Amino acid sequence: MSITSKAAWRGEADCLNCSLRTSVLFAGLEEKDFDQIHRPIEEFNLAPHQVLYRAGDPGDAVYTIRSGLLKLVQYLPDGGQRIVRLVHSTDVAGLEALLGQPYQHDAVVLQPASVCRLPIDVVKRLDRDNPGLHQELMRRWQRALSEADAWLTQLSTGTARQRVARLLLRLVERNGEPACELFSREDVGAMLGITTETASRMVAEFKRKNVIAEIAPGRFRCDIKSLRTIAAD
Amino acid sequence: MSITSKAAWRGEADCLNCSLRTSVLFAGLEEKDFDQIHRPIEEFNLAPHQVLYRAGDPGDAVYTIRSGLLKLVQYLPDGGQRIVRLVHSTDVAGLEALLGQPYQHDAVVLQPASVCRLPIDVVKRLDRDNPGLHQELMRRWQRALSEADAWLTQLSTGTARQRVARLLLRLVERNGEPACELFSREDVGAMLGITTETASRMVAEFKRKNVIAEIAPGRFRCDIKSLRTIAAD
DNA sequence: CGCTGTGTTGATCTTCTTCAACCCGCGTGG
DNA sequence: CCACGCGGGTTGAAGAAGATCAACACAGCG
Repeated sequence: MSITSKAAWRGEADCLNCSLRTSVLFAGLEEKDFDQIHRPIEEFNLAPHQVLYRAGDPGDAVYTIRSGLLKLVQYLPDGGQRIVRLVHSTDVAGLEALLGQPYQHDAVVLQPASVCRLPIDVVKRLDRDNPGLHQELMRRWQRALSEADAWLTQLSTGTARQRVARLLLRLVERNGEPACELFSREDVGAMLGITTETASRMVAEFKRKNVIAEIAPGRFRCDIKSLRTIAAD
Repeated sequence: MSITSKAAWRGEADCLNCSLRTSVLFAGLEEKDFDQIHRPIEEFNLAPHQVLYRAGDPGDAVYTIRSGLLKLVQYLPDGGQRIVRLVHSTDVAGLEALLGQPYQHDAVVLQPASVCRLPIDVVKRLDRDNPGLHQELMRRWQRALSEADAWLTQLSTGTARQRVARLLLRLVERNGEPACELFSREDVGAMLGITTETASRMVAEFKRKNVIAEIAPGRFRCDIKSLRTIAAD
């Protein structure tokens, strides 16, 4: 399995006393329900570039992201790659496993992450007679779908300049502060459907025009108003 | 409600004896389960350009598509529009309603369609104690997600020529025969993230090079091998 | 008959890709 | 310790691809 390579195993998770209990997939569960979890839920730490699972791997578990950031990558007929979604805290990756499908993407870590591994038979059993979990599952599925739609309308439409601006806005708007981590230019390109060179040019241009400022390596402070203007044309 | 405008009401559906019973959302239901459907399931016929629902409308029902084709449209900050998905036979549109969300897209008919309207409280009630329906729901959600991902990797990546070729392949490959209906150039553009002019140019080019042939107005016979070559570059 | 909407085509201009060079920070091996 | 190579980012110049604006063909229809 991919994650065994260099993953730091943190031990069996204590779901009942999980610090994310209210926002995580198991939010709807009652205390008694946790008795039904016979198999241990494992928790991992993952470093950037590590692979959680690969497209085509048999789907034997879903993963809730406790912290950090992963990319879901799909490959094109011509060998190129395209990032179709980002998953971050409280998201669930690998839902397709619940339907017996192999994973549809490579899941690769972008920012140091902590994840819980939920074997599909555990989730399925709980799901069978647990409307709360059920509801949460649908919520995650729908969230993924909304993300995918937004990706298409916001990040795959318009000029390269607009796309980079919208990407930055998306990254910033879920932080409290007007700053965000930006990833490699190659990844930016793969997200927006542009070349790494154009991605680089746009970021450099924004820096020159003081729309963004690199306050630490890979970390940018953003002028949201300017970005909004650029994003809307 | 949008659909009342010109929709042809076909009457209350007889789900138990539905001709699509094995492939439709209610596939998993037992005979006894149908007793729980107190509210009538309505069936509609819709003509091209009719609107099933609009983005922002309160989501009070999901719709199973019996036949025909609809587009799901989302609007951009700058007013432009982007088609994010197609829904066709056995697909379900408006799943977000089950989570109490307003509809996220305009759902507009492309090819004459017949749909069933399933009020969300009916679906929710059946879903509560019915693993079969449950499973089917997840399946639809996942199908929508796969579609969205494919849309991104196949139809929003590469040159305009490749995108048009891939679109044609997608349309053809779910038919038995190597022919398909193509929609207006404007819609093609909105699907692929290109202008109507480029869409027109590509289609015209394919016709000139005998990659496709218009065997009836709007209907094309396709040389799949050639399309595959073009799609892969 | 003229009008309108859709498709097509042409000419021009902008944008993006492509290929290339170069910089810089970093680690490695001589 | 230093030379070297390597990867990531940046920049330049050239060309290709697509957008834009404009014109026109054509069918359907009042």
